[in-house]
Amino acid sequence: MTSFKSDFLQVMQSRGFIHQCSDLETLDAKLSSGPQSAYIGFDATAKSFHVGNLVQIMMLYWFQQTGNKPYTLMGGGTTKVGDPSGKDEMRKMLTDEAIDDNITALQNVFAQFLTYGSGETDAVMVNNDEWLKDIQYIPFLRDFGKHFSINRMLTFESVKQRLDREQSLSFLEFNYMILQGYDFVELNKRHDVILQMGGSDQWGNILNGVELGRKSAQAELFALTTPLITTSSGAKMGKTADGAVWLSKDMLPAYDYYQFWRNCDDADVGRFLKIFTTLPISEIDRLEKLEGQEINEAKKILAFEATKLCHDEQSATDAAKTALEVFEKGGTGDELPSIAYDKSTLEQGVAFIDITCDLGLTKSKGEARRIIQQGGAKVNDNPIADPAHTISTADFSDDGQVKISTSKKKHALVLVKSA
RNA sequence: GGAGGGAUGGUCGAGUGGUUAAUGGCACCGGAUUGUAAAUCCGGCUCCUUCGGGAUACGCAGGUUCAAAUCCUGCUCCCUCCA
Repeated sequence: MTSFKSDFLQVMQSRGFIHQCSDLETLDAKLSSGPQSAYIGFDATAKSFHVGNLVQIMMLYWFQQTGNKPYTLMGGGTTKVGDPSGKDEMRKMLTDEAIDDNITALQNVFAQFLTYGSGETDAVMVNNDEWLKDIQYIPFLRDFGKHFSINRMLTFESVKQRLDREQSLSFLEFNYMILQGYDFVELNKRHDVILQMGGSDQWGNILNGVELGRKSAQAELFALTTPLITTSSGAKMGKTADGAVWLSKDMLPAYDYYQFWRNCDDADVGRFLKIFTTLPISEIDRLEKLEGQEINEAKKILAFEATKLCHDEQSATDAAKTALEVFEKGGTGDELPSIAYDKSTLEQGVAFIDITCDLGLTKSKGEARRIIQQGGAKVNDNPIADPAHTISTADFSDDGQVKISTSKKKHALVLVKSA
């Protein structure tokens, strides 16, 4: 399994996207015979994707870049059911409106990575609610239910885990895998989609679709999964101090997104460059060889490229500039989070702990006090020790701002509200 | 429907009448060290506070007691076995 004929699989292979595939050879032949369609299903449980979804999105990106047609399937219908994979407890039920809102928001995130439209290789958005909502129970059971073996379903990891842990698995959730399999068949029927991709945790679910396609429609379908991307310390990707690393600007500013990548582990740099940037492999090979202090250069490139992809070049440049100012020169930058107060308010002084809470740097005043006591708090880079410290007009520099910090990495600006 | 087991802080998991804002692990936060890395070490981890304290908290609602996460009653949810 060294080289593929199709561009897509070559890219996937060389960048480390491939974990499992149902039939690489036949798939390769198909892909090199002309444009094909593939899809990845996404949940509609949140308003934005986070970096955990990024591998999948990148896979679609490359699929499109190599001349194929990607489909993004929104699980409007299946979200109502809930995927038991990797969940300890039953998911909260979302209302239809909430799901629709989420889908609208998610489309904007996709649009950063994929080109939508009606052209030959333009991406298409579909929602499985379209065909799931009108399913007739009895005909569905008769046509598709007969192809599923409970014996086999019980051996699935997602189901087994729940049973082993003595956690309830509702019939509703148990049906998730059937519906997901049905999605694949339906997409094949409607749009000639022949490939479903996803994370390795979706392997079982995807295979169900492949099998269902064969049994119910004699269709030849393929499954391709990515490895589960974890940090070298073994943690799942996507969580930081303040929660998930969201891909949408509204949920996470570009500067913070940049910082997330900038702060990755040494050991992850090469892998991440391959998966989360579009730099040529040859360039990545070079960067990967950097060691010690020099690896920081590679991290900056990773952060810049990743930010450029997800947001835009300007945001990436700004974020990089701010990071440079703040971390290497000890100054300030435009992209730091900031908050403005009225002049009159500032003349009376505002408590440091109130400012950090307003900015969201601390969750409570108690936490802010603790940080001060432990020496993490600084005003204009001067440590403060008094929990009751206030910021007033005297602290402002000539350009009308005060830099406050709650740790070596978290900085923000206080400004005067312009009338 | 019957019998038994269970629900503790972000999570896992101790605690079975008072010194328990609740042991410990993980996660997380601040510091030291460093390279905005890892590893390590130190400190912290309910909220408010004029730093004296105050207010909430062990599934939910009542009760017993000077005193309850711990005992009693009812309810909700989960698990196991039986039907």
